[in-house]
Amino acid sequence: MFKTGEFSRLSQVTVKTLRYYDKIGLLEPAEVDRFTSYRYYSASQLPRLNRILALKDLGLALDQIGQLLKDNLSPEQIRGMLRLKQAEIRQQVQEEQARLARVEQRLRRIEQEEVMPKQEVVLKQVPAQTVASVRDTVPISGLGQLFGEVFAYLGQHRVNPAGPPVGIYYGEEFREEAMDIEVAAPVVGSAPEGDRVKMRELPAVEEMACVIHEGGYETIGGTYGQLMKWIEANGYRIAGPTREVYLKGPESGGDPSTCVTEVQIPVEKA
Amino acid sequence: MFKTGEFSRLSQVTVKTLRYYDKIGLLEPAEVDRFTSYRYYSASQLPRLNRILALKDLGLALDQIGQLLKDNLSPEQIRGMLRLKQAEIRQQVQEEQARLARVEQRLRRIEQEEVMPKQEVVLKQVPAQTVASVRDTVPISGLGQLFGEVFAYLGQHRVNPAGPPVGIYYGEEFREEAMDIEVAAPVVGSAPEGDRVKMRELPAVEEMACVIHEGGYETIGGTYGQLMKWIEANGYRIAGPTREVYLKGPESGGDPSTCVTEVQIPVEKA
DNA sequence: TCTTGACTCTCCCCCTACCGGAGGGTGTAT
DNA sequence: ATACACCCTCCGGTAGGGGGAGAGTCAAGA
Repeated sequence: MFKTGEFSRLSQVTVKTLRYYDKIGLLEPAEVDRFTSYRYYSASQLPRLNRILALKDLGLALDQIGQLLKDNLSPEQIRGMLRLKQAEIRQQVQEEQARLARVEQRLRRIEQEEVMPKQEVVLKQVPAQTVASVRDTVPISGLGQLFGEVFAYLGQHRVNPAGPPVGIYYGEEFREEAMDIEVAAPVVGSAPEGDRVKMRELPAVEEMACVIHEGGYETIGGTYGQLMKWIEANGYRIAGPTREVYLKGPESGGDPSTCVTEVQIPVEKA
Repeated sequence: MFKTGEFSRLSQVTVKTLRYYDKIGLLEPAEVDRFTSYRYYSASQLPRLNRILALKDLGLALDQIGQLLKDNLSPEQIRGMLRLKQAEIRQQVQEEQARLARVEQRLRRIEQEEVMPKQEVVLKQVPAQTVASVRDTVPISGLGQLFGEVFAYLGQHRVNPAGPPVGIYYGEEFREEAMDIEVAAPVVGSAPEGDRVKMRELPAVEEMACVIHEGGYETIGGTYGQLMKWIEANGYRIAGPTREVYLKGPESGGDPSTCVTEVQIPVEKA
């Protein structure tokens, strides 16, 4: 019979850990003094402790180890648990490697540009949304016109917007004089169809590469460039029409430098 | 200005998380109503939030992110942090891959033997120990004799053992009639040198492959075999003399099936 | 037999990055 | 006025223990 400290030295497991394993019922001492509460372990408990350590080393959680050791389950079930764990670890390795690649990309960028980039590209999921929208092929300068149509419609039918307006660019390339644009305003309830303004469901997107652009639209080309570089560098490709979310317009102030726009591009693993 | 819920929808970050980031000072709302405590975020806070998400995605902890964003430190320092993180992730990937290999080995073993093995091999560190020991080349049956010498010496000098006795096998191969064996008893203080019994420091071992053997010594060959297979399968090689720790002898009862012995082999990465 | 010093016990708080829920106040649309 | 959606703070929980306080125990020496 060993006291906690001795058993700890023999097994190279801290006293705290032994007490914890006792508490959660994973390894109870062979004997506990009823008066002093001193724990006494026997040498024949070392195999169990070693088994616990080995399974923990495989990455199993302590309660899973408890299961494995308790109801001496069939080799079939053990295989099942291990295979599950195997898949889990494989995925984790992949994630870590992807993370590593991102860190390395980041380091290269910092070394080149000698400065932290101003905006960050993040990958998000965006849910479906009910919107009132109008779609047309107009010159880029006609964007404000489309906005006007949508908001006029909303005001007319007394429908409140449920979020900032979104622009969707369907054209493959940028042609200043003829862009296929949809302007959409998220709404909360329902409303009758208008003449040009339709109610529809903006589809959800599983993977959306997003970046915030601050300031006027003269400089938005750089933001697009950053986004495209990110997409390429991270092994994605474009999987749908680009969106712009107009988080903050110039308002009545008229200063375009306070604008905040989110540029979103649906992507998928190339 | 957006309320928490709106900002949450825009950024795809849960309200709970926003409140948490506020609490730890990582992202405080642009404005807080002093009477209602309502938080109001501005669109221009999205870049900061996105940066937080991107850095979190690189695996940085929130307080590190706070550092990075607070005292706008030099690109040099940022590079330092990232390189540190890079090394960390690399190591983690390696560990996970080693873990994966262990799980796979385990699975193969279970599939072959259709049953969980009885003992587990674990890798430990063992510290240096002061021992009283005697070393001699004797037939294996003379082991008890050496034990006797050591314990007689301890009794004579009134020194208490500080742990179970250890046997160290120096011979390269097993020769029944002439083994180079050291029998050592850990002691706590110091004692004079004996005629045959010497005080010495048993060296620490960084990596020790250990397995518990239960029962008499007739069957210890199987335990050694298991240990050797483990060493080979995990890409180690033997790096020192084997030890046996006699955790529980047959005592006076004389039943060898209650013996518990730990077999230890120092190893290193091959 | 007493004392001393090394152990041991329980209990409580701490860590990360949040999630869930209770209980209560707010904003706005009918 | 009332309903309902939102918002707030506070408390408790997660996995696997670590750190330490305060009090009790054990074994050996004087």
